[in-house]
Amino acid sequence: MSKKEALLKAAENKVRLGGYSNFSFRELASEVGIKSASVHYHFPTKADLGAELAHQYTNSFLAALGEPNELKASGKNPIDVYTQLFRSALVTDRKMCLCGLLGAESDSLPDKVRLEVKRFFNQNLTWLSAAHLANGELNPTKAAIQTVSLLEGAMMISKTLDDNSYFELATQ
Amino acid sequence: MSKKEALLKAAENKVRLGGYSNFSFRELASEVGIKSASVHYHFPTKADLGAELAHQYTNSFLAALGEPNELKASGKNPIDVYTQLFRSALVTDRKMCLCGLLGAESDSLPDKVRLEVKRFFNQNLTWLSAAHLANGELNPTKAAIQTVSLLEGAMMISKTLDDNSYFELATQ
DNA sequence: AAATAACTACCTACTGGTCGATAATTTTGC
DNA sequence: GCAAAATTATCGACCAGTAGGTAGTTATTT
Repeated sequence: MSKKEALLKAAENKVRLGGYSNFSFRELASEVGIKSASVHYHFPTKADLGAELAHQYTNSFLAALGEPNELKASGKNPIDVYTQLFRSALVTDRKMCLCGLLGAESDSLPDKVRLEVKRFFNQNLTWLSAAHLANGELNPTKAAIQTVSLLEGAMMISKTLDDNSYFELATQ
Repeated sequence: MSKKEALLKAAENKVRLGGYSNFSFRELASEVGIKSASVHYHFPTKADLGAELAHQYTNSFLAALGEPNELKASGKNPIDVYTQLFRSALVTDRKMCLCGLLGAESDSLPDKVRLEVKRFFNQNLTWLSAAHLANGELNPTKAAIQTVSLLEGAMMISKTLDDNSYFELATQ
C-alpha cells in the first residue's frame, strides 16, 4: 500500500468516527510514518484530501453493490444486498457511513467535499430506484429515499446507543 | 436573555450546522459580546457546555411534543405531530437535529456529551413507542425505531442534497 | 536531467484553559 | 440601618498545544 493510500485509509477511519474535523495532517502523517509537510505533496489542501476520500468511498461502495438488475437476475433481492452492505459497515467496521457523517455536517464542509458527498447520495438514490423498480415497486423513487434514510438513521442511532439490535429491528 | 442563555443559543446554531467542533469559546463569546475567558465562568469546560446544550435541547424537544395519549385523545395523530417537529427543524431552522448530528460523531465526543445524546434517543424511543401503541400498532418498539431512523436519515439527506422535497417524499 | 517523495524549519492563526484582578450586586451579622 | 462579607459576572494577559500551510532542501528513482 502506497503512502497515499495509507493516508486515505487512516483519514477514513478518523472521519467515520468523528467527522471532517476529526483528522489532522499531523496525525495522519505520524500514523503512516512520514512528516506532516509530506502529506501536502499528496494532497495540496485538507479539502483536497477530504474530497478524494469521499470520491473513492463512493466508488468502492457502488462497486461493492454491483448492478441491481444482475443481482435480481441471479436470484438475489438487491435491497437485501444494499442493507447487508450497511450492516457490515456498522457491525464489522464498527463505524458510521463516511458520507452519512459528512452529510450531517455538510453545511460546514469545504465546497469540493460537500460536492462529493452529494454525489454519493445521488448515486445511491439512482441505484436504489433501479433496485426497487426491479422489485416491482410502484413508486421506486419514494422507496429509494425511504430505504437510504432508514438505513442511515438506524446506523446513526445504533452507534449512538451502542447497540446493533436497533439496526436489526429497524431493518426487520 | 441572559449571557448564558445567549451562549447556548449561539452554540446550538453552530453545532447544528457543523457538529461539536464547529464552535469555539472565542466565537461564542464574541457573538454575545463578552470575552472567551468569561465563557468559562458559565461553563467550566467545552464538554460541560456541550452536555448542557444537549440536555436542554432534549427537554425542549420533548416539551414541544406533549404527551402521546393526550394528543391522541384530542384527535391528533402523535406520529404526525412528531414528524411535523422534524419538518420545522429542517424547513424553518434550516438546520440538522442537534442530536442527529452529535449522534453521528458520538464516537469522538466527550463522555458527558455522548451521555446526553443517548438520553435524547432513549427518550424519543420511549415517546414514539407510546405513540405507536396508542395508534394500535402491533409492534410499537419496532415502529418507534423505524420512525426516528427514517426522520433523522431523511433530514440528513435533504440537508446534504439541499432539497426538502426528499424529506417530504420520505415521510409521505 | 527530471520527476517523485520525502525532509527540516518555520509561519500565522486559533484552540481550550488558567490566573489574578475588578467592579457590581446581594447577603449576612450586628 | 449599615458596614462587612460573600457572590456574580466580567476582564486582560497569558499559556502550551495544535491547526493548516509554505519555502527551500535533499535523496531516490526513472
